[in-house]
Amino acid sequence: MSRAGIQIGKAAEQTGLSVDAIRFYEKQRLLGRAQRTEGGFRLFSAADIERIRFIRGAQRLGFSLLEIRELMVLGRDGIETCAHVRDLLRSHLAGVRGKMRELRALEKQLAQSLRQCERRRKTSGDSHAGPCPVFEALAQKRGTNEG
Amino acid sequence: MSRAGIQIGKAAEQTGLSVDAIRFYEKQRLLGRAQRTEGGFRLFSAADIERIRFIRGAQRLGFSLLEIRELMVLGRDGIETCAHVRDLLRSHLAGVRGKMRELRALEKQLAQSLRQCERRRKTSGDSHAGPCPVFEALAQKRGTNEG
DNA sequence: CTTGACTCTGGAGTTGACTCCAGGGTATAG
DNA sequence: CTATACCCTGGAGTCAACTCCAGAGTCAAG
Repeated sequence: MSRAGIQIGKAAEQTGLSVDAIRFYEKQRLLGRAQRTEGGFRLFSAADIERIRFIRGAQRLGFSLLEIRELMVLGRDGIETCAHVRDLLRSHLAGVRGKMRELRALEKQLAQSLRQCERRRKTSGDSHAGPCPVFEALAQKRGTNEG
Repeated sequence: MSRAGIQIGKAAEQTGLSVDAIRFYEKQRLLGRAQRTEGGFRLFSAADIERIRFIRGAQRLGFSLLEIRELMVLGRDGIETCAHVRDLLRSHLAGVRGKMRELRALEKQLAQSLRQCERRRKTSGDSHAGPCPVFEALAQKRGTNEG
């Protein structure tokens, strides 16, 4: 029964997930009921492992499990897939770009703050004459903020 | 009683949060108990609104409410502030940079996938000969994946 | 056949940042 | 004084993506 597949523990090891997470994916129908031994132990094939990695990959790409399931259903049907996937991709890409812009701005701010912090430390020993300059800056900063 | 401050509804309007969210911030001691009317209605000053916006801002900058509260406490005390803030900044900056790297990689992938999608559409009309290429690519893609 | 490591299921608990609700009070225009 | 819109509190519920658990069964080795 060795070549028929690996048990969930090994699968977890090979994918970097927890055993519970894999079971959870199955429960959420991201994986479909795995093959079983007579005793009811799950057996994962190489393809299953691939699928798990795919899920993991899509996840790091910022897709929610819901979206991923949608993707998989789409992929299986292969019918209107492209149009739908394209939409998903587009909106996702837009989201990612927005986030990157924000992060870039943030990075600038943080880096600048850090420089301030360090300059301040050098010029005044480490005892300082007022509130942290970083804090002040943050307090001013409000900018392009909308809900 | 008009110039003494605005009620929570207006405050919510002006900051883009919900009424409940503002009350929640107070409960979490991000805001400190607001002034009240005799009847117990909260009254927010311009400074309070600023503070709320500050919280919102810091949040979009990726700070958790916990961290934000920490920041505020630090800012108020102004004593060991700098050293502590510096640490916060450093680790935050590192985190931000990591996130940006991931997002850049992600953006590349998404953009490429989208191009594929569109090329495919042009060459084959919109009826296609197989599963979505994007889907295929995702399925291959596993790369630098570790938990 | 026993032992020990592993697995099963169903369900409860976790975390962060809220949202929603009931039951009741307040502010104010008419 | 009444109607209406708004606000109060405390606490329960929500969502995503898991984790943790008890009680029970399975598998491979010895």
